[in-house]
Amino acid sequence: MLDKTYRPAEVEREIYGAWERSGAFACRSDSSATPYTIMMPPPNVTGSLHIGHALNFTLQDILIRYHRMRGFDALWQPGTDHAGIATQMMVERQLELEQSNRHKLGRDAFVERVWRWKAESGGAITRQLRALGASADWSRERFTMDEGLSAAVRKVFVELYKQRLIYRDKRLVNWDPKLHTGISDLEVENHETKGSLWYFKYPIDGETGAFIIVATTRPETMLGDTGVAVHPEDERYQQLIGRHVILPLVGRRIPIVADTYADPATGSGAVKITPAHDFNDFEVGRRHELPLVNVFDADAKLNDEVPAAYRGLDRFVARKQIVADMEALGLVEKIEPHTLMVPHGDRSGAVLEPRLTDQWYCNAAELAKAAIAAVETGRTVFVPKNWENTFFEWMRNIQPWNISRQLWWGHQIPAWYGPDGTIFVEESEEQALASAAAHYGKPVGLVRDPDVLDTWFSSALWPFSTLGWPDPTRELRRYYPTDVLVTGFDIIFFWVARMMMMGCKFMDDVPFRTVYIHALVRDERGQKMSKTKGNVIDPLELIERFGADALRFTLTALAAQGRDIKLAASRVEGYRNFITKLWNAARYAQMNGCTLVADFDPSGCKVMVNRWIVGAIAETNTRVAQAIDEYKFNEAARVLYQFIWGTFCDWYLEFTKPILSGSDEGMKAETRATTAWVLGETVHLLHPIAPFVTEELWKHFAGRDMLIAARWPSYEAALLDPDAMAEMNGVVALISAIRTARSEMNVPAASEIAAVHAVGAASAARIARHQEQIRRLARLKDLAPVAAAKLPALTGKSVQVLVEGGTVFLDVADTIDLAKERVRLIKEAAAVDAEIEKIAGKLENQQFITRAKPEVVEEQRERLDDARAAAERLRTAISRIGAS
RNA sequence: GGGCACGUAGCUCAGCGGGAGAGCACUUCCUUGACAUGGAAGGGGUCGCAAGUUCAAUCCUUGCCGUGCCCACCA
Repeated sequence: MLDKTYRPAEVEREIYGAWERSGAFACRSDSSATPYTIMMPPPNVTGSLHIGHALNFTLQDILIRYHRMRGFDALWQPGTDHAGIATQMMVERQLELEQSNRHKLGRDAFVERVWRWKAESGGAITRQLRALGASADWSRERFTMDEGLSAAVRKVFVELYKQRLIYRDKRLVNWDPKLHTGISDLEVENHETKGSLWYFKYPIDGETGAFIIVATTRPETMLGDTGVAVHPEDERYQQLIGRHVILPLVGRRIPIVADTYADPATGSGAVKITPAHDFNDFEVGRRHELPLVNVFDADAKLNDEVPAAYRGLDRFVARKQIVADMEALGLVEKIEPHTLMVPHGDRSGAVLEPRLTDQWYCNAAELAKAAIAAVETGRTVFVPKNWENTFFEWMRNIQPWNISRQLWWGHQIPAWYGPDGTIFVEESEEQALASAAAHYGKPVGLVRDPDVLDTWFSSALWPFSTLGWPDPTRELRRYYPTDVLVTGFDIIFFWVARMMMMGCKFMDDVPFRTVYIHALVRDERGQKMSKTKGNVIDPLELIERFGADALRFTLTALAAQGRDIKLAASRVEGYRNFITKLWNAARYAQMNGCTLVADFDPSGCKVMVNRWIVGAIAETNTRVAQAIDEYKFNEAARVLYQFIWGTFCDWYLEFTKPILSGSDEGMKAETRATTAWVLGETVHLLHPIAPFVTEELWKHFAGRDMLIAARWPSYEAALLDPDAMAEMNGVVALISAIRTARSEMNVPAASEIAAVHAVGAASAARIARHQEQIRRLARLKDLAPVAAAKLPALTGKSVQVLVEGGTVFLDVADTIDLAKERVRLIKEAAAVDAEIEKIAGKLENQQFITRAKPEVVEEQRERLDDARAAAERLRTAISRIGAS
């Protein structure tokens, strides 16, 4: 017997273990089934499960479980990402606690230390994924720094280098002074910051008391100024073009140049040019051959290029000092408040500095061409489709991708330098040495490039490197291209676009047919969750409190396309109640001896309610399947919720109670079998979303093969029974109408009252067939047919209920307020009259008759007839009150 | 500045050319043997505003107002 309440914590671990042991998660690469593949976006090895992961992995698990049940050879390829910067930072923090640092350790020992950390603590995230119920093929788990994946990285790097799609370049890069590494444009986060705009006076060379005014938001960079630019057509400055200024504090003589970059309408119209510390200035400097004066060191402290007074100062300290010194010299014209966008590193949060360095770049614009074409031609589609715009927008304006990082943890760049600086890019040191020997005509020593690759470089290869590429494995042939990628919009550029580029380049085909972009999970007020705000909702805590199924169902129910999810614990609680409801329904069925009957044929049901529920589950199946096929996860959840709670529990189980407690053994047997069968089907349909509770229930009912390995039900169309549907809907409407009347007339729910009805033949037959159910659910002592003319007189102790095809007359024990009853009926009549007027108006419109679709016109006619009949009955009822 | 969304019941959101929906919250009633993590009933909305298209607009188009996000840039 099932426990009174479902305790998820107790069963989930056990069930997960059973699934894993059964081998149900594993793909079957030797089977003849059609493959269905999802590449799991590898979470950072340092990560722990956050609510965004929970959504992401729940949706993938739904797709995988659903397709597995549909008979596909489902592969959900899991793994983790080495997350260069994040992981290195984490281990460095540990070293800090030990009063050590990576430099004391040395590179090899440090990398060794990171590997040790990974071995000891790197599995947290995958354990948490298991707690969520993720049915990934753990036997195929990969790590982006596994030997195989690293070999793929080296091969791709070497091939792109040889095709000149990877190259080394010296240009300004976004430099993180805290992490001491360059990063890519994508890793820059601009934050609006309140600052100032300082107007400085630069003295004109050769004149006294003549100045040109430049405005700046970053005074500290003036030490690196090597020019001043004005617009060539700016009349104010015509006579100054070609002349020079003496850079204050430094004393350097720098030219005034004409360049269209200077905007006459901005600031003073003249702009100071610091080519080594500003991306725009760099270009201007290049056009006018201005020298680059780098004034910062790697920490963004002022270096020896600046006057002694400023050397070694932090850039922000220097800013204050410079402003003070300029003011002392009387060279500050004015200071205006100014808000500007300041670039920060997405990992360190440090304010970035543009810095001139040698870095490795990837020609993304070239690689993007095939990826763009693939989306244009629909070989890969985005769901929702509007994300394609975002993809195109970025891909069509893509900049060179800085792929080198000045870190120690990651894939070290396979490039070696000879004594004269010649670069040898090879897949191994041996090959590099051989190439060098051939190049120099003798063996030479080489120095390897110390940099590592951007983490996203290796994850870009994930869809094929995990399948064994570059070896032509069976898995690679079978599972590539994958079916769908499920991810958040925040990594379209970081990851999706790059996988597209690399897949098209090295596999000659897209990495996935569909990209499903899901929402962002926010807190209940719509704020982005963050540790600093303290509004983080921990999925593991929710799993502990409510169970994994409740969390999964909640996220699924809220996962509407194109809208962010606002999550609150109370919502999870609500869906936990839903899980409990299902559990109790099953418990009830079990208590009533409802057991699965081996040769049960649902299409052979004779009892109307059974035919009805069987048809309803068939319809539910179709709707759930369609919703999942269309990635409308919220729709699938809604349909199931409504069926289980609103149809099966609220009505079917109530309808069948008289049968189960009755004496007709045939009906009883059929009903028990049907109840068990419907429950069995229900847990199948719900399993992808709520795998644990359904598996547990299935165990109790079927006691044999696990649900995870079961087939998705398919039914004959004949199971849908429109007659049963119409009949039971009518009964439901009748009961609801009586209940409403009782409630409004304050008839106590406990009191059984007598009723008679005067309705048409069809409705009368229906009432007769479901007499017992109606009496039970509407709490009637009796419900007898009577001729319309012989309806009892209103005594002040009765209520009239208008139903389809007639009137039900309720005999109320206590006196009711006739005036109130009259008001009730008049209110109802007014609503019906309004509807009649609306529909009649429509039908009188000749344009409507001729131009609307015939079935629409017919539908409106029927509605009008119904409304008129209802109005007629209401009028009769009202007049009967008036007469009494 | 460019782009993408979103404004529907108190809240969170579905729906999307012909009858305004759900969950939660709220009010009233109910310890009826599956379930109080429950049952029954109810109140509550000019579907942001304005034009247009249409026989018909919450739904399509345009504009406006408001909100959010992404990208770029502002010396």
